[in-house]
Amino acid sequence: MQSDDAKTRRREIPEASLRRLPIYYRFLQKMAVDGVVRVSCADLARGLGLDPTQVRKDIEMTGIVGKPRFGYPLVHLIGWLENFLGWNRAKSAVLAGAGSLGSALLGYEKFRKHGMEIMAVFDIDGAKIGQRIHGKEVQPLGFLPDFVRRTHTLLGLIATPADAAQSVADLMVTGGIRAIWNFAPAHIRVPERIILQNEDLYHSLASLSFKLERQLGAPPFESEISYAKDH
Amino acid sequence: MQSDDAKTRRREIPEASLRRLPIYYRFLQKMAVDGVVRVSCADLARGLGLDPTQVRKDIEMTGIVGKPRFGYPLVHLIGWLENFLGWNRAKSAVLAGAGSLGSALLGYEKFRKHGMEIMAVFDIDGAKIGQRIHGKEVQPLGFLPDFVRRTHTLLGLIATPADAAQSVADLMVTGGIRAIWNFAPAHIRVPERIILQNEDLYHSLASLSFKLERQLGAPPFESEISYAKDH
DNA sequence: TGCATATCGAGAAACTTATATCGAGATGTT
DNA sequence: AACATCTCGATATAAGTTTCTCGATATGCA
Repeated sequence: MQSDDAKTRRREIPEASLRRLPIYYRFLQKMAVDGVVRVSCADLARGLGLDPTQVRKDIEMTGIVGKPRFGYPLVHLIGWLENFLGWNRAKSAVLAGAGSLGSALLGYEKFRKHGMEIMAVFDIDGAKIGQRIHGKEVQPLGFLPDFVRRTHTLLGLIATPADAAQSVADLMVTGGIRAIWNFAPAHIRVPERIILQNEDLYHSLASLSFKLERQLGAPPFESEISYAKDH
Repeated sequence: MQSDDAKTRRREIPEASLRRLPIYYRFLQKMAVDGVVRVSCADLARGLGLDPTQVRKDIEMTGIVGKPRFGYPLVHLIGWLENFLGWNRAKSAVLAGAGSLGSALLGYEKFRKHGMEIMAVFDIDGAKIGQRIHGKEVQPLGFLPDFVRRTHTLLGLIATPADAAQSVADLMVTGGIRAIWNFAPAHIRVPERIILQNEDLYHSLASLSFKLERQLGAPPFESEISYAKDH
C-alpha cells in the first residue's frame, strides 16, 4: 500500500503465482542434487512443461533479480524462495482431530522442513485422549484455547468431522490463533483478521467430477496424443 | 432453446464457481433437514457469509432458472446441483498407494454419495500387498493398468510418495484412465486429454505461510539478500 | 575487441473472474 | 385490483491474472 518498490512487491504477488512457487522450489532442489549450479526461467519451464513467461513472471514476483544471459545461481534461488515463503522460519501449530486424517497429518515429517511444526493434538473423543500418535499425546479439546494462548501458537489445523469444524475454529480463535488450515469438509466462518485456508476435498471433487462428465459427454476426443504445453 | 442454452453454459462455468457449488450444496442439505422448502440466493449468501451477487452468479451458471420474488424450490435446487456436478452418477476409481493417506481416502464413505467409488487399491510394497484396508485387498501395482483397462475405470487417485507419482500416473494413462486426482506432493505430466487435479498440500502451505508471515508484520530482512556477484 | 544470442525485466494486451447496477416480473398486502 | 417490494437475470464495470512483445544487458565466441 505504501510504495511500489521491490520491498512491497512481496505483498502483491497473485495467489496463483504463490501456489506455483513450490513447484519450482522442488524442481530446483532436484537440480541441486544433480549438481546444477545455475538455472534460467526457461530451464524451469522446459523441465516442468510450463509456460516460460509465466515462470519468469512468478519468479520476478518474489523480488529476486537475475542476470541476463545467465539466469539465477541455483542455490541462491532456492534459499530466496525458502525465505520468501517463510519456510526457513519455524511456526508452531496445533491440530484438532486425531482421526485418520489427523494422524496422517501428524506423520508428515516434511512439514517441519517447511516451517510448520505441530506442537500438540486435541480431540473430543475420550477414547483417543491420552493415546500417543506419532509421539504426541492426544489432549482434551477443551485444553486447546489455553494451550494456544500460553504458547502463542500461530496456526491451527482442523481435521475433525464436518459438524465439529465450526466450534473447533471458534475455540482456536478464542485462544488467539492467527491462521486456520481447515481440512474438514465444512464452510467455516472466522473473523476478518484470521487467515483461512480451506482444503475441502469436495471442492476439488466437484471440479473433477464435472470435467470428467463433460469430457465423457463430449465427442470421444481427437486421437492425437500431445503433451500439455510441451514442445 | 432453454436446454440448449443451459448445455452450452455448462461448458463455460468458471473454475472458481465450480469449486463454490459444494458449499451451497451442503448448506442446502442442512436447510432441507430443517424443513425449509424454498430458498433465495440472498438466503444462501446470508447463511454462508458470502457475497449475494456472487452466489446468484454461481447458481445462474448451472443453468437453473428461479422465479422472481420466490427463489428456488429447495429440493429441486439440490437435485439440480447433484445432477450438474454428476454426483448422482457413479464413477469408478482406482487408488494407488496404501499408506496413511491412501487408507484415509479409502475410508471416506461419503465419496460414494458424491459419485465416486474406489474399486481397487494398488501398492508396490510387498508387505502391504494382500492386506485388507477398509474391505479392499491391496493388489500389486503392476496389476493396475490391466485392471483399469478391463473395468474401464475413469478416475485414478495417486496417494504415493512424491518420487513414485509420475510413474504411477504413467501406468494409469497406459491403462486408459480419463482423469487423475493427484495427492502426492509432486508435479506430474500427463497427456493433454487427461484431466488432472492436483491436491498438493505444499501449494496451500506456501500460500498460508506467506500470508501468515506478512500478517505478522515486518519482513525479516530485505535488501541484504542481494547475492554478492563475483565476476 | 566486437558481434550474435540467450535471458531478464517491464509494459501492453488479452483474457478471466468478481462486483456493481438496473430493469422486469412474481408475490404478498392493502 | 392496484401497488410496493423482493428477487432473478442480464449487462456493465472493475479487478485480477495470464500471455504477448520488446528493449536492455551480460555472456560466450570468433
